[in-house]
Amino acid sequence: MEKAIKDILVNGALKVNGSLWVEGNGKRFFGPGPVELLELIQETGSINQAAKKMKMSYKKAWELISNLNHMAGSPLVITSTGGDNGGGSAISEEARQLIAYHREMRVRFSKFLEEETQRLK
Amino acid sequence: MEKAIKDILVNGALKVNGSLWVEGNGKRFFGPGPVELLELIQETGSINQAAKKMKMSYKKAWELISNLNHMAGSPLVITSTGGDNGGGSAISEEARQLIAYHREMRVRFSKFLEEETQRLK
DNA sequence: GATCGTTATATCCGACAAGATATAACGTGA
DNA sequence: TCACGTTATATCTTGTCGGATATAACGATC
Repeated sequence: MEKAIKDILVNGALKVNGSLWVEGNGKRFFGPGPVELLELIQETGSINQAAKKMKMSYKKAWELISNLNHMAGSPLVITSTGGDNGGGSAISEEARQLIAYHREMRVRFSKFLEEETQRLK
Repeated sequence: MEKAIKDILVNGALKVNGSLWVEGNGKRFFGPGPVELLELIQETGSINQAAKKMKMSYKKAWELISNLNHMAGSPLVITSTGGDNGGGSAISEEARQLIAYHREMRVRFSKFLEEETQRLK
């Protein structure tokens, strides 16, 4: 009898997993990392705090946002320096749409992965 | 009117893309790289030549295979040193099954990505 | 104008990854 | 016994990425 895929691996707990992102012109544009960061910026109102919550360096967060803003037609993160509380950041309507879309997409992806995992058994 | 996602990006050519792999105990076990390598080993009968065709160093290929063989219950690549043509490698029946499975999975995944890309528009 | 916390940016440094190189072991066939 | 092409493995170097650090600019509030 033919072996099931799951019997090929030593230890059980076999699972299909993956990653999903949006590309523009073949370059990765919007993946799980940015989504989380944007969500946290929305929540905290600050790139700094958002980065800290993700345990990401400010530098990396800033570069990421800079890329996003450059690739997108209109900025996804709107920043202001100085002022009331030293400044802060907010996300644009476009960013909210992207987040919402990505979230829905992930739900469908989870289902897909679930189904694929079932097939292994 | 609400902007379509595709209008958020500067340049068109928007696309959903992703990557898929099999995990054992949370550790990545079998992704696109290994699949291609195994296929080339099957084709060429040699780790060396397979690695060259992928423009991968022999070292990396060997480490990859070593991992695979350790994670799997039975070796996926069977090697022999010395002899007729200096030695060579072949892939096991289990490896062939994994490849076949992964290929089918990728077909379904492509379809999924296609559908998701449609939704952007 | 001093203070504050943030954005914005440059520079330096260390760790890790990846490649390059070297070499041993192997077994068949000439 | 030697040559050959491959597997197997260790070691060294190099390049890249990320983190750490430093500092300027900013503008509301006091």
